[in-house]
Amino acid sequence: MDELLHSVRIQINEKIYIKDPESSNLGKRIIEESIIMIYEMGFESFTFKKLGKRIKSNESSVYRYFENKHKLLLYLTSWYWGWLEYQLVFTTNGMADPVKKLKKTIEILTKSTEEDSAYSHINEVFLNKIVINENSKSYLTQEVDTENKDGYFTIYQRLVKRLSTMITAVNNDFPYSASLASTVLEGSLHQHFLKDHFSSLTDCHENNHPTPYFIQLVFSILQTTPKLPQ
Amino acid sequence: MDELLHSVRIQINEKIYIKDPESSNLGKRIIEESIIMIYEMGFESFTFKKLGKRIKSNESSVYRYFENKHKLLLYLTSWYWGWLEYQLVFTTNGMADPVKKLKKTIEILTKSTEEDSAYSHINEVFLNKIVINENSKSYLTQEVDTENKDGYFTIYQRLVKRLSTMITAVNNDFPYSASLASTVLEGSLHQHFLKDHFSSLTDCHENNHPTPYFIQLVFSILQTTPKLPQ
DNA sequence: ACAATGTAATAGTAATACTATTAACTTTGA
DNA sequence: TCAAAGTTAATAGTATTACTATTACATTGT
Repeated sequence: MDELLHSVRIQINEKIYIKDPESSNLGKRIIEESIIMIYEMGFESFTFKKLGKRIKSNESSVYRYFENKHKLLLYLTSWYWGWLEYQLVFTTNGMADPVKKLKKTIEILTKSTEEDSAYSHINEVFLNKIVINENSKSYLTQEVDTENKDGYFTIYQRLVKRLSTMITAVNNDFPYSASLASTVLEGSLHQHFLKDHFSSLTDCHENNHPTPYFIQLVFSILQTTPKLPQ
Repeated sequence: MDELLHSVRIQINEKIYIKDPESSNLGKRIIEESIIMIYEMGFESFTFKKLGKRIKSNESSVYRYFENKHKLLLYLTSWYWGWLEYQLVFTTNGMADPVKKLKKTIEILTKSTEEDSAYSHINEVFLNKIVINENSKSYLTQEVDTENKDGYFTIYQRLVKRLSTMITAVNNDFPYSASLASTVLEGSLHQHFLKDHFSSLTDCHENNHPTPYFIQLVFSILQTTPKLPQ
């Protein structure tokens, strides 16, 4: 990543945490170790008790930072989407050609994640795997509407809207820019998951990432109105 | 639905249940009421204890049928996909034109669900909502690979393959038939969810279902190779 | 009639999410 | 300088949930 991005701080909705984990050493260790643990054992098996043991503190200390483990998941996924957004905005900022810009955007949003040295306590590769496996659990809940009103999903929504806007910039008459944008973002996570667990349900594999598929998908629908039978 | 479908029994992998819920009155009530309860309170809040109370039996009776609530969810989602598959196969069976057949298939797979009187103890409209909200939780687990080996997801996989085959029948040179098929099935659930909870992230709403969007998406990519910059 | 099988009830255990309270440090300001 | 105030961490819980072991009752087929 570029030097300029080094000092950028990902802003998370303050309602998601009780005490900002970036504000203390223990907080950073909570983030660092929870990413590793959720990556290793999955969100269901992960508990604050286990985390407390691992950071050589205890359960209740973690509760000073996050109300419950669901909020911690919201923090992690928000951070991930915010981090992706920075990369996107930074990389495509000066691009004039809307087609090139959209192509670059899809590349950034669908590729496999690489380590970013700017955030030493966060393993972005593990975090990407967490998002692939757990992201939908962050909003497939009974509380989704109230949490949405509280702005817990704003970063993700902003990212979809950015993509949607770029789609419109390429074809202003296309009526499904929001649906296409959300399909690409969610679909990318899904294809990555299938590649790891249901290889027969995807054409993506180790040396064939989802990126070219989604590029073809998006630009086909933007360049054609298909012929259909009655 | 057509008369012929009335007596068709949806076949579920026998490893998913301990005792076949179709084999007894209590079993059918377990299915019937669990659908209503999960629809009403969500999968997280749903417990066998609450279900036992509701069916005027108790917790342990339910454990005679399902090992745990995750297995019950697998049963319900499997039933749903099996039910969809029957509708698909029955409706498109005699169709000769691959384009018309694919179009009809996408319509069936992406439309909103209507009540099916053939299965009196199953509310298909509620079940469809459950699938929209909970389906991904059935496979986003640590146990996905072993459960997959045990064939817990075969019906869903067969459905994706049917769609994939129909895509290939329209354009034999298209290299992403499996990815496109899985994108449509999962994407349809996602668009239905967004329509209910994140309306700004989709162009689908009450009087504009995902169906025309997905038809345009699929036939565009099958009819065009888009032009891209270098 | 009665054994075999199916169904239900009781009464638990273990693990998890979460909380109340106290103890120990840090900071700050006169 | 040093005690008060504020911050952070540790201890020791409770309530709920998922799940199980055991026993009792009901139904069915020969």
